[in-house]
Amino acid sequence: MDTAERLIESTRELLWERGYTGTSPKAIQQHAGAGQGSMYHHFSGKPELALAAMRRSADQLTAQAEAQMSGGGSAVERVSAYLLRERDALRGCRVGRMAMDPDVIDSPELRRPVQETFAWLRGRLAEIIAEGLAAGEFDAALDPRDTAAMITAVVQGGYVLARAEGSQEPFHQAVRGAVALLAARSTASRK
Amino acid sequence: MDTAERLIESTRELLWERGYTGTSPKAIQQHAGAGQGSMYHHFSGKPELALAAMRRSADQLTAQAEAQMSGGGSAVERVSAYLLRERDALRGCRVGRMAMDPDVIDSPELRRPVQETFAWLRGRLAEIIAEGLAAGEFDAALDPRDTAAMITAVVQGGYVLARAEGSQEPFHQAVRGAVALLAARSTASRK
DNA sequence: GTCTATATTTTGATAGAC
DNA sequence: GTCTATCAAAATATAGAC
Repeated sequence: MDTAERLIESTRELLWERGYTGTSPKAIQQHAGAGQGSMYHHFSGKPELALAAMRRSADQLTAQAEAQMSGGGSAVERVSAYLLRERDALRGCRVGRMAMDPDVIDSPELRRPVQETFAWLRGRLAEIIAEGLAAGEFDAALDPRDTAAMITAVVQGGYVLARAEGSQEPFHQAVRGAVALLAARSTASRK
Repeated sequence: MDTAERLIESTRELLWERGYTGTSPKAIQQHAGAGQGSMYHHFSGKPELALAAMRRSADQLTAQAEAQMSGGGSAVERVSAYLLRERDALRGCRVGRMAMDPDVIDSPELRRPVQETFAWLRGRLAEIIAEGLAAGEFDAALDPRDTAAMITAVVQGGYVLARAEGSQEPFHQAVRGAVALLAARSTASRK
């Protein structure tokens, strides 16, 4: 792994753990085993490096979610596969974490990958739910976009609860709660 | 409003906007119109001041939520009253925001008000849902604690979506999605 | 209680040698 | 490409006068 690569990966880890404001160039350099000069040779500064790191994390999240949601099965099964996938709830979401950082949100450039990630995620989930609806899998009153936003929010909010409690349990409860409500609304559950 | 009071209120605002790491003693002093000596006379330092601010925000959140959830009506109505209350989704939650800050989460003292707030919130919602269940308002398979965690998570996650998008809309979608799923499971919806 | 002075460390970078 | 100065500003206090 070359230096630029190590800098990006180190930034990804530190942004995840400490956020944008809490991550200093010095900390990145030490984590990457690179000197000052080296970092400023490859990147113009902290914002550019953070942007590269965030873009990569956004791509990773998107690819992973797509893989989980495109496994076969009914709409409920595919949404549940996304919701129930194993996660380290105490670490939270690499991308979602950035949304709470004002330095990120106030910069159009830095916010873009975050915005795009969640816009895509909500859209993709809405698609799947719409497919389930078209297949008669859900009762027709279910709104695909509202439901998709709810699912995305449960995961992000679950991380907040887990970190507040210092335990993964509230995350799992939240996700189970969502899956149960969704499953109850699917045709399969009506005998 | 005396100096100590202004310092606490200023800290509450800055913690909300910038988080713990992003809030400096100097910024607090300027916002409060107080000098260094004054701040360090009333508080031992940033952690103690932040603790006072966070405790107050936690109490405020709890009191507000209790007021919303104890208005009359069915369980679904009371939960919906909490979910649908007006909020500035782009600003997020004063308490939940702290959960993403490692300096807060890694300190048992600073984490406590955050932990207690969400433990109470989940517990209170679970109670209401259990009451609705006992009244035959929901179908019996609904788990009160899972559902309560889901509701709490939707609100916190809704803030993430709103900030990512730069718009309140995803927050409202998420909340509507949750309310719709809950209402659909209530006895009232079955004709 | 409040103010000013001082101090240490960190932040986020630039300059220039190798 | 990488390294070692160097730097101005901010973060987080402490000391002591008033």
